[in-house]
Amino acid sequence: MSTTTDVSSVLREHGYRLTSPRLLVWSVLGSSDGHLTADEVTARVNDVDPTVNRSSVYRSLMIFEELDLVRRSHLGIDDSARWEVSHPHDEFHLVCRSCGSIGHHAGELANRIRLHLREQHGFVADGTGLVVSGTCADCSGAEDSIDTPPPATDR
Amino acid sequence: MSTTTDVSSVLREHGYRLTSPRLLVWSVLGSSDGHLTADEVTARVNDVDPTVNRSSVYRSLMIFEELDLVRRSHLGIDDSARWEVSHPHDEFHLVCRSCGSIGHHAGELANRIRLHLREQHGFVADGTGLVVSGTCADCSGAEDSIDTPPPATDR
DNA sequence: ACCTCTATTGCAACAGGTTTGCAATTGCGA
DNA sequence: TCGCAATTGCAAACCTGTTGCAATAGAGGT
Repeated sequence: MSTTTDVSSVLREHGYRLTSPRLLVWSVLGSSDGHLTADEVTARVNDVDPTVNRSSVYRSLMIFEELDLVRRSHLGIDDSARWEVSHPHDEFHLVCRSCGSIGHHAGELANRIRLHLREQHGFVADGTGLVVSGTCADCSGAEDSIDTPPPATDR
Repeated sequence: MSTTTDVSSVLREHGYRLTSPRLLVWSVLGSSDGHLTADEVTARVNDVDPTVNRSSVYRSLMIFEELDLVRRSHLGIDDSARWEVSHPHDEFHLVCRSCGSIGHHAGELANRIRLHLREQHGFVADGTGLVVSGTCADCSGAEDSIDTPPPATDR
């Protein structure tokens, strides 16, 4: 990917050392589509180096978050946090309760919402702020054998 | 409140029994402003009947959720879920990361968002779907020198 | 290269929220 | 009123995330 952020520099600029667990965590996040749980990150890191401990992964993630290199989001799909490399766009997270897929939707609307909330309500939405959960196109169109008769009136 | 859903019938219609723990949980949720954690629900239930166990409260909540009588939301404010009686869904949850307050904001915009996501992206947002986290008016006004000068492309 | 100093790690124990197995209890239809 | 399956209380397990501590290893100075 084009995410060529130089972690090494950013870390050192802030007085942090460049260590192999941190590098691994960073590369895992960079080469995934984001939205990984800490456990998933740990698993992938461990594919490369099984000696890296969970707590180091957690600590790395927290540092990256502090440096705004990655973002944590609570998508409500389960009770765990998800991590992804920071990207600058205004966007929705579209979380499907049925299949668990997580979509991004960047667009003008997201911006309008932020504006509206800020101007009219003094509420400043943050980077991962726009989380919408529901049912994605695939799931609401297709199967859904969960004896849920086609909702007709949405939901 | 006017939430006069007849739990008793709904439960029985679905083959569930009407039990005192369930009734208590329901009445607690009905007489609160929503957004209670399971622990808060348990505490209030225990004010009336101290013998009701946490796990029964959890189980009740899960059944009510299944029957769409209550909604669970993970607002990311801490790692616990919040519960509230289901209500028609055109609203935002505005979660302040700074003070932890949870605001509702019902309005036309929320509806437009749902429409847009559905029509343009086939994504059906559900009842608790619109969660926006950020900084509320009180907090962004006061402390924190974030006085973000509206940078055209905000954030 | 080597030394030293301290940030960082691995480990293991902990913490809070939620779930679960099981025996005892209880709602409710017959 | 009786009987049985659904439900409860309890305690222990589980899961995500955090923390204290001794051992390890970056990185700047020599």
